[in-house]
Amino acid sequence: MGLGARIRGLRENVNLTQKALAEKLNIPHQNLSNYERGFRQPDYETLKKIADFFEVSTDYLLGHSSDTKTVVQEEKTSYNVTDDPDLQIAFKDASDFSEEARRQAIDFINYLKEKEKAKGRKNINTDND
Amino acid sequence: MGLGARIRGLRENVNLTQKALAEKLNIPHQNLSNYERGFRQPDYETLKKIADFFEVSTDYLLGHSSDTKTVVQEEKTSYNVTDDPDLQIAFKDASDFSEEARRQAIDFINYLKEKEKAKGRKNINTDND
DNA sequence: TAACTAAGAAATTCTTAGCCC
DNA sequence: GGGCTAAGAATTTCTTAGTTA
Repeated sequence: MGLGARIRGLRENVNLTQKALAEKLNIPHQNLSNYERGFRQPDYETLKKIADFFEVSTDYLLGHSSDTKTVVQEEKTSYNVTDDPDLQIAFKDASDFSEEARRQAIDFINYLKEKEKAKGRKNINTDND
Repeated sequence: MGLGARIRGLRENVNLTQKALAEKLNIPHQNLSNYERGFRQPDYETLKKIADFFEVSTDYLLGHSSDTKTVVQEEKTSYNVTDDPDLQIAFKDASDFSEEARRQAIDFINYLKEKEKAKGRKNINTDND
C-alpha cells in the first residue's frame, strides 16, 4: 500500500471529500487527487500537514512502518504476556480502542488462532478445499 | 533543526564521509552535500533509505515528532492494561503465535489504531462554511 | 582528501481549465 | 457535487565539472 492509498483511506474514514480536505490543508483539490492516485508526491511540508491532520506518523504515510522503534518503550509490567515489544505496544494501543475496534481486534486474533491451529495440524489431512 | 542537520549529525556519529555514505546509499555525494546543507530535498525513496541506514524514523528526519535514536521516549502514564478480559485472552493467545501470525496481528491493530485516530478527528470537523 | 559551488539538462510538480459520472 | 484528466508554466532536482581548504 502506498502513500496515496493511505491518504485516501484516512480521508474516507473521516468522511471528507477531496475538496473539503484540500481546503483544510490549503492545497488545490487537484493536487490531492494526484497524491491519492499516486501521480504526484506532496513535498515534505504538505506531508507533515497531512500527518498532523490525521494524527499519524510520516512513517505510516510513507509505508516506512518497519518498526522504527519510535514507540514508547515502557517497562515490562507484572502482566507481561509476551516478549515481543511490538506486540506489547499493540496490546496497549488496543486497550484504548473503542469497544467496536477492540472487538475487531479480538475477532481477528481469534481468526489467526484458528489458522495457527490448522497449521499445526497440517500433517493430518491429505487434501482439502 | 532541519532535515539536513539531522542527516549530517547521524553521519558524523558513525564517522562516515559524505562520499562514503553516499556510496552506501547509491547516490552522488554532491546530492548528499546538498541535502545536508538544506539546498535540496531527497525524494521519499532516498529519505527512507537514509532512515533505514541509520535506523531512525522518517518523523525524526523530518522533524515531525521527536523520538528515536538520541531522544528519550515520551511517557505514557496509562498503565492499566485493559479491563476487557476477552482482549487479555486474545493477547495471551497471540503471544504464542508464530512470528508471521504475530506480525499480522500487530499490523491489523496498527491499522485499527489509525482508523480510531481518524474517527476521533471526525467529530471535530462536521460542519463549516 | 573532504566538502562545497556552478550551470545547463532533466525530471517533477503546480496551475488552470475542462471533462465524466 | 465529487472526482479525474490534460497541457503549458513554474519549480525543483540531477548531472557534470570545477573550486576551495
